[in-house]
Amino acid sequence: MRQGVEWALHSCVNLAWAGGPVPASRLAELYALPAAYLNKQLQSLVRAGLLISVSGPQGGFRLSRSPSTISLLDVVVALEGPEDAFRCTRILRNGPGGDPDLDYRDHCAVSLSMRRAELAWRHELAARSLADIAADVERTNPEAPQRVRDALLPGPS
Amino acid sequence: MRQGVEWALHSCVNLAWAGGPVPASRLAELYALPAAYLNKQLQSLVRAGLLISVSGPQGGFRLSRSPSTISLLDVVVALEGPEDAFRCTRILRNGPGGDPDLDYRDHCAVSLSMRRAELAWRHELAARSLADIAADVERTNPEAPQRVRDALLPGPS
DNA sequence: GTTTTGGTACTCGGATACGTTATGTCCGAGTAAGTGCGG
DNA sequence: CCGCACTTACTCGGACATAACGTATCCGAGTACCAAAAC
Repeated sequence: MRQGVEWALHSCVNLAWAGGPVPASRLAELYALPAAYLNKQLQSLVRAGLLISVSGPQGGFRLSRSPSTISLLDVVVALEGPEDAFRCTRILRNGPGGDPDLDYRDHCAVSLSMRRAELAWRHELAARSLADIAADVERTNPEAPQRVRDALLPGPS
Repeated sequence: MRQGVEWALHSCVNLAWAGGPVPASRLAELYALPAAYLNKQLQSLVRAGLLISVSGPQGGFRLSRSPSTISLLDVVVALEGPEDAFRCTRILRNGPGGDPDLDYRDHCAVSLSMRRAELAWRHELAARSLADIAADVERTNPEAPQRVRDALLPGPS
């Protein structure tokens, strides 16, 4: 899994606390990340419809909808793509008794088992929203949201 | 996920049917795979203790124990490594209020949620053995085992 | 004082290099079987 | 006829190239704000 997923997840939680638009450069300096690269990742989230980008001064990125309606799976899929990690290349077609016209992604026992496992994975991620994460953090560290907001303001830099 | 995982899984199922040792070259030509590269993958399975390799004529690879005691997870871990796909790099340490001495893999809400999802994935894979896969195939395609055995024999080539 | 107009600084967005990992290939070490010779 | 030693062919095992992808960076397009000038 790509490194950018971790950055994007944390940035999305921070955006949920921020409210208004925040430039990528400010999100990046929160964790000492390469700003230009984080920007690239957030662009993918914009293309997926999770974020809204606004140019110019006072611009940046903001969530496109309520944090409770954005799941971890949404973020992961936006960056990693919709296809499964395990890709069935239908090698059984070349084997003995292989049917060239059969889609082995739906018939190969190996492929089906791997898909079932990934489905369980996606189910867990889909059941957890950005708001859930934020709530967890607020429970164990109530001052975190305010600290993040302070750090994201145009501040003294 | 690596391509070799698919090859290794199918090869292991075929080894379960074969019984005796089968050289990598013969397993490879079953699906028109690059023999040397498949050999490389099987070596990882040997290092993980899933296969036993025997050199010389009539040699090859064979399962080290009963197919019912080898799970899909065993094969995947042998090739992909034991670490999670999502790796928490503890970026919160650099953030505001970050504790340099805290292991954020066990405290960061994002990391915990991702781990929970991967745990569900591993649970599914651990619950499915090579014998289960073989049984599924035999149910839908009873002649497959014999066909594989015939193809794996020293044959006419 | 109000409106307009030009400039300026800031932000995203995509195009461009770099390093690492996955992929693929090759040759040498080791081994068991087969063969020929000697007893 | 039986046993032994040599040769041979076959297999794994790791070291070596190649290609693809993830990572990182930079510069241009667009936009809102601000200031200055004109009315």
